[in-house]
Amino acid sequence: MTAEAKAVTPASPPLTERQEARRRRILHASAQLASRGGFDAVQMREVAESSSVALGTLYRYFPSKVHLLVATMQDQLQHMHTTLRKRPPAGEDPSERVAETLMRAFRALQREPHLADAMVRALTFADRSVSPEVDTVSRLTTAIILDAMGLDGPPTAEQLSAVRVIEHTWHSALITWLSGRASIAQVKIDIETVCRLIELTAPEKAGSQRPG
Amino acid sequence: MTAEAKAVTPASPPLTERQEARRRRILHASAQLASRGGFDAVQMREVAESSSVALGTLYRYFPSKVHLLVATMQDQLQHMHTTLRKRPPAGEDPSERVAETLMRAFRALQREPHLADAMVRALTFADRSVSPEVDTVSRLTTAIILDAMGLDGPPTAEQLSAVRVIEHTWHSALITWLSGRASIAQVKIDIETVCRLIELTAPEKAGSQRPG
DNA sequence: GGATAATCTAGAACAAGTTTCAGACTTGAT
DNA sequence: ATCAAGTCTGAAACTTGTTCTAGATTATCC
Repeated sequence: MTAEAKAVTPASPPLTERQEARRRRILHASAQLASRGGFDAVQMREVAESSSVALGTLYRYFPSKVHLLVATMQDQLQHMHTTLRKRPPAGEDPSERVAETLMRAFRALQREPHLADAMVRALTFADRSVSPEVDTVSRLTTAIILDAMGLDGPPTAEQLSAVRVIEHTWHSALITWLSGRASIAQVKIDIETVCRLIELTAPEKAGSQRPG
Repeated sequence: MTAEAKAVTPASPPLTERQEARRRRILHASAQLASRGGFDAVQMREVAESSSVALGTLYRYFPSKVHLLVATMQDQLQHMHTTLRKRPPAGEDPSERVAETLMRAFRALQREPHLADAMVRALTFADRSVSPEVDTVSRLTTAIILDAMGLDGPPTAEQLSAVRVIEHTWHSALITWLSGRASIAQVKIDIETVCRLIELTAPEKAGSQRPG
C-alpha cells in the first residue's frame, strides 16, 4: 500500500459523502447483477432500483451502461491488484512470474464468470466515448503485469511492447474462454506462450535477478 | 488447400436462387451501412429496407445484428484471403511474412475504418449463440496466417499456439486502434513484436517435424 | 435563516433490437 | 393444375438503453 490508488476518478468536482455512497451502491448493484447473469442481466432500470437511485441519477453518474461496467471493472481490478500484491508470484524469471500472476487472476475470474463476462464484453465493446475509462483499466492491467515482472529499474520500450502484447492476449483469450470457444487449458497455454516474449526482451547480460 | 471456400454456411437446407440473392443483398446492405457509420449505423430496419426484404425475413436469415455483422466479416475476410494470396509476402522468414501480411490487411481495413469497426466490435461482443460463426472467422484468420508463414508441412502444436496468440493480438490491437487509444505505428510495433514468437517456435534443427 | 443553484426523483417518452402474427406468395409433390 | 408446406411481407407490439421534464430535496453562500 503505497501512495497511489487515487485518480481512479478524475474527481473534477469532489463528491460529497452521500454522493460517494450512491456511487458505491451503484457499483455494488452493478457487480451483483453482473454476477448473476452477465452483461445482459445488468439492466439500467434494475441497477437504479437495486441501488435506490433514480434512473436519471444513474445516468448522471455513469453516462452509459458501458461506462458503468467499465467502472465496475476498474473497481474489481483495484481489489485484485492489492490482493495479488499480498502474495507476489514465486517464479524464477519474469516471464514465469507474469504467467503465474495472470493465471491467478484468471482463476479469480473463473469464480464469477458472469461478472467477468459483463466486464470484458463492456471493455471491448466500448467506443471512443469511453476511451479515458478504458485507458485507466489498461493502465491498471499494465501495472499488475509490471509488478509481476519485478523489474529493478524502469521498463525498456521493448518490454513495454511485450507487456502490451500480453495484455492483448489476455483480453482476447479471456473472451474466447467466456464465449466457450476455448478451454481453460488452452487459455493457460496461450498465456504461457505469450509470456515467453518477455524472455526475448530481457537484457542480454547475465545479471541481477532480484526476487523480493 | 484448393477445395475449400464452402461450408461458410452449413447449408442445412440449400438455398434457392432467389434466397441466395436475398442473402447477398442483405450482406451488401450491411457492409454499405457499416462503411458509412460503423456499428451503430447498421440498423436492422434500414438493412431490411436497403435490401428490399421484410424485417422478419432479415431475422430469419440472420438471427441477430451480431450474427449479421459476423457473417459480413466472414464475407470480407474471404475476399481478403483471396486478394492476399495473389501477391504472397516477400519476407525472408515466416515471422516477417506474417507481420507483412497482417499489416497489409490492416491497411486494407484502414480504408474502411467504419466497416472495420462494425465487424470487429460485433466479433468481440458476440456471445455463445454466435460461437459457430465466430469460430468460422477464427479459422479463416488462422488460415491466412498459416498461409503467410508458408510452412512446408503441417504446423506443430507450438506453432499453432503462436498463431493463436498472434490472432489475439491482432484482434485486440485492432480494437485499441479503432477506439482511438493506439496509433497506427503502435499497432505495427505490437504486430511485429508478437510475430517474433514465431521465431521461438521454429524447429531448432533442419529436419522433418512430422510424427508418422 | 433564506435565497439560489445544483442535484435528485418519478415517470413519461423515444430509439433501436427483437418478436409475433395474419395474410399473400413460392415451391414441391402429386 | 392443385394442394400442402414452407416462406415472405407489412405492421404492430414488446424490451431495454437512453433522454427529457417538472417538481421535490439538498447544498452553498450571504
